[in-house]
Amino acid sequence: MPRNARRSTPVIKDVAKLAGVSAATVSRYLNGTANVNEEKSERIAQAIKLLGYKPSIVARALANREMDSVMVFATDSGSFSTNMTNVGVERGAQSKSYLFGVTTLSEHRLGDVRQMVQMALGANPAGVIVYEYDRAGAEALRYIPDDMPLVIVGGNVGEGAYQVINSEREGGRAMTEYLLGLGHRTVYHVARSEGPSDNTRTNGWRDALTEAGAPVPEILHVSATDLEESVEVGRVLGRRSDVTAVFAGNDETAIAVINGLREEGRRVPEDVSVAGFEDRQFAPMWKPALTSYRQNFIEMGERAFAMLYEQIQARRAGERPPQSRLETVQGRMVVRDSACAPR
Amino acid sequence: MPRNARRSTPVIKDVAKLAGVSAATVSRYLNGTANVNEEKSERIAQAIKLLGYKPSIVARALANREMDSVMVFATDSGSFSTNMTNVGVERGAQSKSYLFGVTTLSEHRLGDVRQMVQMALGANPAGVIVYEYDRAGAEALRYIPDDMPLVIVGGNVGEGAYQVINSEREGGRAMTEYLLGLGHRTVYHVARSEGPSDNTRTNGWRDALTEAGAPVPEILHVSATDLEESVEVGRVLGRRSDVTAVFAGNDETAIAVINGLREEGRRVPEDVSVAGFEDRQFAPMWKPALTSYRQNFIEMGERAFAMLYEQIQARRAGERPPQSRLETVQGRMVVRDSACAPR
DNA sequence: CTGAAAGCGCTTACAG
DNA sequence: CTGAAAGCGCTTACAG
Repeated sequence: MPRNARRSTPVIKDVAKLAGVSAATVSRYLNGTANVNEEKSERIAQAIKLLGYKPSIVARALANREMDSVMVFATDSGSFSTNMTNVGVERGAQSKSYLFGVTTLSEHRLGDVRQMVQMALGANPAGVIVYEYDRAGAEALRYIPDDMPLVIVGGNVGEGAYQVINSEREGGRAMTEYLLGLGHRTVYHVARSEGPSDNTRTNGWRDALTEAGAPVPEILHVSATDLEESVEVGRVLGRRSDVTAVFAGNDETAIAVINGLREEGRRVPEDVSVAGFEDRQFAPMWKPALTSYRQNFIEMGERAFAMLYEQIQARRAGERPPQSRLETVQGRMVVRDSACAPR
Repeated sequence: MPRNARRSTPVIKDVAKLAGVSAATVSRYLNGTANVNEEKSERIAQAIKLLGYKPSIVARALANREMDSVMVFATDSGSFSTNMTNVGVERGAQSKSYLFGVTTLSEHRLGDVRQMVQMALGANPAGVIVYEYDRAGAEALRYIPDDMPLVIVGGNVGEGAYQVINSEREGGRAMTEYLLGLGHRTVYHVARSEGPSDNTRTNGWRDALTEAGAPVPEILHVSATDLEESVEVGRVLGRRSDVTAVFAGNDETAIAVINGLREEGRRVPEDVSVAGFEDRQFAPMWKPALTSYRQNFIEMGERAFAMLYEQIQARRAGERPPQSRLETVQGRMVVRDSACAPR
């Protein structure tokens, strides 16, 4: 149990005294807000090293009315997409020595959102990132001051001045076009619940169908947590000889649907093609290896932070905010064996 | 783009003025550090509501030398266990209106650990939780002051005064005993890299074998990111007629091993039983449905926060710290179809 | 029970 | 270029 670190951390005054200058000068040295005499600079540097001084980010935050930190507002904390996006944001934050915090909103307690946002804002983050994958994200936006650097991840195009979205819709479309291109008459869709945004796999699926002039079947809705529902949907689909291709909301759903299909004696992909989404680690291991679509959530997070950081810097420098913009992080088709031309 | 929230958030002085009392009294009212006159209390309550006042947690942190926040130090930010544990900690933090931050350490840059810890500590968290699943966690411990409330998640028993560990080792042992109980002569083990702690699946596996007097085969090591390695190990194992049971380091590895085994013409479970670990969502969907072991990481996180919170409260109340202790969060066997008695 | 004052550790006009 | 002073928004002895 090696717990060394001595208490009574040194403060700026200690450094100043040791270096023989004022605290103000140390502060200027630290922040580069004014040139300080070279010789003094060196003495300060020495003192800092000797004392192991680290500025208190809290005191700095109080003086600046702003903390070197980024707060993300997310929902659905256990999900793959949220976690991976967090990894990206944190990576960015770390590269700039920013603290990283996350506060998880609940879709079920929309009434609490205001309070949670205000609490989080009480920590004076330099900026916030909200994942607008659902209703709670949209609600959070209402309580964020206009002048607070903000970037929205997900959501509808044009929802915010600074936004990074993934290619959900494009992915859904690409997958459906791929299936159609294989020769299927139409593509069935098993959907997990999606947010209120338009940028969804489901919309992409519908786009592709509509454009191709293919019939648009009723959507089959399933729960994200109970895969048995997906298995059941697979059985239902399996009893209908007209279904030859299905696009599942994600990889887990895809394998569950395949299981249901097989229970009804349908072969995959010979009788019916099934595609997933997300390209999870197990996808290539499945038999048949799952055709899927891979998103890059980590990159989304990194881009979101970079975009936020630009705003923060501009703001601190008293410059006008950067050009508002929207970045789209591309995903890509991963073609494997679970889909083929109809026999 | 509904961004309402007005700027110039009210401060304690505003509330005081409106209520006709001093700021000190408002502070006392807020913190319950002294009884305040009932009538004044009501006026203060009114003023707070009217103004929508929220205390600045930064100012409070500076005055108290402590922020209502918890910082977790983790490694391996993308992993299932880390994410789920975070979910639990955050849940606990939220229930106490604590801010939740995480700083991810890198196993590859052990030299940076000190700096990262100090930076995070600069935010004056009320307490920290470190996930000691590896070397970086152990390193972080060195820079945490003795008097800082701390709980360790994972690690070796006795590593910290306050600790919550999971039943990794017990799980490994339970799984191996189960396999042995089925009648297998011994159990092969395919291991992903594990931390320096003793509380590992691999050790549990060895325990069970040793106790049963069964031979202890060489461990097969595989990468966590490249499942192809596991497939290859499956092939190797498949060529050896003496292997009838294998315990894989986790579910992904298990399915990959099964694939390799099948390539060599071995049937699962008829010819060789294979068990996974972690019980991921896809486990029951696999054919055969995977026998696995389920850990409750969320609960670990919740317990860790609760344990930390107790320390924080005691400390603030000037009481002696709570009895040091170790909590173990139990996991459980999930028996399905991928293992059976040898034929 | 309550107010005036000092202090938490920084930053930043204001002078010089 | 640099120091003394005031201020960021709270909390908490110290008096009363």
